[in-house]
Amino acid sequence: MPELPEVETICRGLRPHLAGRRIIEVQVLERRLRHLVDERLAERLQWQKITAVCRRSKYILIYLQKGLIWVLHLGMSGKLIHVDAGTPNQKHDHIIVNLDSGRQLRYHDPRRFGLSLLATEQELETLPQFNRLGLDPFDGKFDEVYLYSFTRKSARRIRDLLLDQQVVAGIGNIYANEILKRVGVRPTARSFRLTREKTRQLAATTRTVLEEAIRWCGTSFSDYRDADDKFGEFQNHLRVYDREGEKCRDCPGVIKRVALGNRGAFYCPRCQR
DNA sequence: CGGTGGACCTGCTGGC
DNA sequence: TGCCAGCAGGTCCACC
Repeated sequence: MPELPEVETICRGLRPHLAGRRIIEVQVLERRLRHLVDERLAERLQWQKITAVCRRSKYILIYLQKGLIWVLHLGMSGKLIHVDAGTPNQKHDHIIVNLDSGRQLRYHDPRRFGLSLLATEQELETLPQFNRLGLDPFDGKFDEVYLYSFTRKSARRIRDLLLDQQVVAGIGNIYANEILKRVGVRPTARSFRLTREKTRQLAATTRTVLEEAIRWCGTSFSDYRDADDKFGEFQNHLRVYDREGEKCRDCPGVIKRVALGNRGAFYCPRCQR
């Protein structure tokens, strides 16, 4: 579900509610996520004060005192919402955090592909989830030179290269397709065939599309909601994703869908060559 | 090593 | 109406 723009939106939404708050009590209702949740999570979080909320790739980092970080990933179907304590529990609410504000943070994930773990600041970059992550697209070092160093030497399809978190951290299937539409390249194109100029456009467009999606508070295709459980709006601005059979917004073409490694790739055959 | 395909889950949709 | 196949925003691992 949540790719970089959705995770960024959630972090921005949570930050004012969480920063400076103290955790009073934690209930873990379901430990079976992607990995088993630390059985001591509740006690380790209790009485901790939250100092900051940050995003790294598609991970949400909740900074606590004494250099401790609560790392969360929302998988495909996860939500992290801030609600009134009286809000009725929903099916698949797995972790409930009571705050000293009298409100709650709830981790909800029907498919349980998400992840929760605790790490220290020193450990963070050495974790398997982080130690091989590529650059964030908003990192100043993410540019044509960086991207070309990957594209020019890979035979993979460019859609798959963009999904590789070791290359760019934060892109998922929706935005990979949308970015390629904007640069006029088919998702099936072999990476090494991109010219240096196309690669330059790809790097620049990656940032443009993600920025735009953040401005629209992400894409609510089905499950995604922001920190206040509200919909994003970028689904109204998608040019190819989930638009099979519909007319291209930029030319008379009709959007096609092909299966690429068990996941849909969408493109306009007329304006993507 | 690089690249592909399946597994992990639940829930929804569309076809019959 | 009901059933079942197929598909869904991510990641990881086995295998070629």
